[in-house]
Order: sequence, then C-alpha cells, then structure tokens
Amino acid sequence: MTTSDRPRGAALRQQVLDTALALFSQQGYFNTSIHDIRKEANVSIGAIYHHFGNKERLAKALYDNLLEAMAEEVANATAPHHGCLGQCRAVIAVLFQLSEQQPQVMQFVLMAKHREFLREEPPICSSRPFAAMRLILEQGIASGEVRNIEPWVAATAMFGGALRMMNLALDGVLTQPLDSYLDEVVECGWRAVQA
Amino acid sequence: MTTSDRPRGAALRQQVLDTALALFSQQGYFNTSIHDIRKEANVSIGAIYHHFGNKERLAKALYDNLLEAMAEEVANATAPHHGCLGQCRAVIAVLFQLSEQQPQVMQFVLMAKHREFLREEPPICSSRPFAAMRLILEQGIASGEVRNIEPWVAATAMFGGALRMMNLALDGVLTQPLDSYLDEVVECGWRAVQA
DNA sequence: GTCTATAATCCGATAGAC
DNA sequence: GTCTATCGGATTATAGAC
Repeated sequence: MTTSDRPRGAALRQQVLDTALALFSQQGYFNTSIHDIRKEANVSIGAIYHHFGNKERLAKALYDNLLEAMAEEVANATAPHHGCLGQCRAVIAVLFQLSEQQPQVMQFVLMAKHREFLREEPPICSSRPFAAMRLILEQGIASGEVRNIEPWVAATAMFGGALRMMNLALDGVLTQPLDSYLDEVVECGWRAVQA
Repeated sequence: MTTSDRPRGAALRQQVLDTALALFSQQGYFNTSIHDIRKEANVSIGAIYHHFGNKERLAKALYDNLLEAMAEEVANATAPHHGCLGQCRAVIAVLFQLSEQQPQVMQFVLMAKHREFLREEPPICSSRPFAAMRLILEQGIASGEVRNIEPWVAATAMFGGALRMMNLALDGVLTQPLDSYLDEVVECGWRAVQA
C-alpha cells in the first residue's frame, strides 16, 4: 500500500482511461472532477494533465477509443454474413452482448450526450457503427430483401427497438438478461422492414 | 428599456422557466449557470432563488411541468381511438408534432439525461407517457391485435423507430420534416408487432 | 417579492521540484 | 514522466437593503 503500487507510463494512461470510463458512465462527465479521477485511479493530477492535456481531451480520447472498438466489433460480427437479415441479427446480437459484458462502455458511448462536453463532436448517428447499420439496410433495399422505404426509416425501424431495449437494460428496468429477448427483438425489427 | 420591463410574480416565474428550458435544451444543464438564466431572462438572481430554491429544483419544476403536459397531450391524442393501431399512430403523430413545434421541450424532456442532474429521478421509461405507451401494447396483446410477445419488446418495437427518428430530427440530420415520415414509421412499427 | 453585493466552495489548470 | 502545492476563475447560494 505504501510503496507506490502506482502504475506508470502506458499503464498509467490506461488506468486513467479505465477510471474515467467508470466514473463518467456512473456519474456523468460533469459530476466527475479531475480530482475524483486522480483519487480513484491512484495517480497524480500532473500525470493526468501530462497525458491528456485537459479534461475534455481525456473524454475525447476515451470516446474515440471506445467508439472505434465498437465499430470493429460490429464490423467483425457482420463480416461472416451476407444476407440482410443475418447481418442485422449479428449487429443486434453483438450490441446486446456488449451491453451485458461492458455496460459502462455502452452507457458512455451510446447513451451519453457527448455534445454537451465534446463541443465539436458530430451526432453519434453519423459515426462508423451507425453508418454501417444504415448501410446494411440500404443494401437490403437495393437487393430487394427490404421494402423500398426511406433508408433512415428502415434503419431506425430495424434497430430502434433493439437500442431502446438496451436502454432499458442499462437502466436496470428489465428483469431478464438482454440476450433472452434477442430472438423476439430481431423478429420484430425484421418484420418491420422485410419485403 | 430603462424603465423595468421586468416581469414580476407569476409572470417572472414563468419567464425563468421558459428561459431555463431554452438554455438547458440548447447547452445542457451543466453548461448553463444561474447567471446565464438571470441575464437571459432579465431577472435577478434573488428572484430565481426565491421562486425555486436552487438550480436543481428549478430543473425539476421544469421537468415535471413539461412531462405532465406531454402526458396530457398523449392521453388526449389517444382518447378518440379504440383500436391498438389507431392509438399507436396517434401517439407517434403527436410526438412528431411536438418535436417540430416545440423541439426544445422534446430535447429537454425526452433526450436529456435527467438522472445526471436530478439525482432521485426514476428512469423516464417509468414516467406517465411511456407507461401509457406500454399499456397500449399490452392491451393490444390482450385483444389479439398484437402478437403475443414480451410487452417490453412490443412497446420498444412499436415506438423505438419513431423515437429514433425524433432523435435524428432534433439532431438536424433529417432533410424532410418529421411529419413526412409518419406513415412509413407507423407502418414499420405496426408490421413489427401486429398479429 | 425583488434587488445587489458578496460569501463560500469547488474545479480546471499550472508551476516548479524531483 | 510524475509529483505536490497552489492559483485564478467560475459557480452556487446567501445576506440584507428596499
């Protein structure tokens, strides 16, 4: 305890990111001070500012990392599938899994209002994973698997229910694990858009 | 200008609420100081604290007022309808209208993360309008109009797409007015759940 | 009820030693 | 790179006159 268990270098940087994620997702960005992070991560204020410059850039680094990782997960999940339904199901399945296994990540990446603290950030619907989801529906329309409706409507119809279920799960409203609803949620989304 | 155009009494109170809504919805709760509200509303700090006690109670008063009003709008919209589809359509129609006519209200009531600044507030999905939406689907299941699926799944499938479309509209992503998507959105939601 | 002036606190960020 | 100590500023809230 006394003899500096403190991380250093890259490990320190990661420790700060992990702690920031935990606190931001639990309390929100504005309810979390740099001092809170310093204390919880067992590092110094100076180290945090050395690595990240300021509080907003810390949040941005965290957001970029996690969003990119999520985009990768989504891309990997859909890769094996070629049909529109299969891809949609894979996306929802991986999002549900992430919501259960890394709820803090989903809370921070999908449910937070980033634009309140990351002033220059575009809306999340234009980010990589969401663009991928919209593209899947556009391709489904092109191939005739999906009805010929407005692409935004198709994407929100297919995934809107799933996203709201994730919201409920993260808010602790659901009694059953999210995975147990997967089949029904996919079925509903697909019925909404299928040709 | 000089001779005190300032509101007083109940008018002052409402002026503060209106200004708080505008600033909270545009900048977020934490990016808005009491002094910002004081300045924009053309009232004194003392008056604000006299009427509301503190910043959080101001936000709570605003939230309660607007949520209650929205619940009323939803209730009034559904009242003339008896079938499940008609009620669902009426709910989405009124939510779309409110999103266009009072975007700040929808931004603050539906899209903000209240629990970050209203610590004791339950999740919004348990609020009156959302409970009403879920009830409509439960009744639809009971009457056989809706497939026999988990009520949460049914409610999120029916309304999740519409809520995401509202999100897109409020983020300025959509080019067309929200109303123009109404038919397709309702159609998708209903296909998702209909028996 | 409304006002101004100010108190008390907290926070983000920096300085400078090591 | 990491640390501690501290600064400057902003914010919430209060005090007390009117």
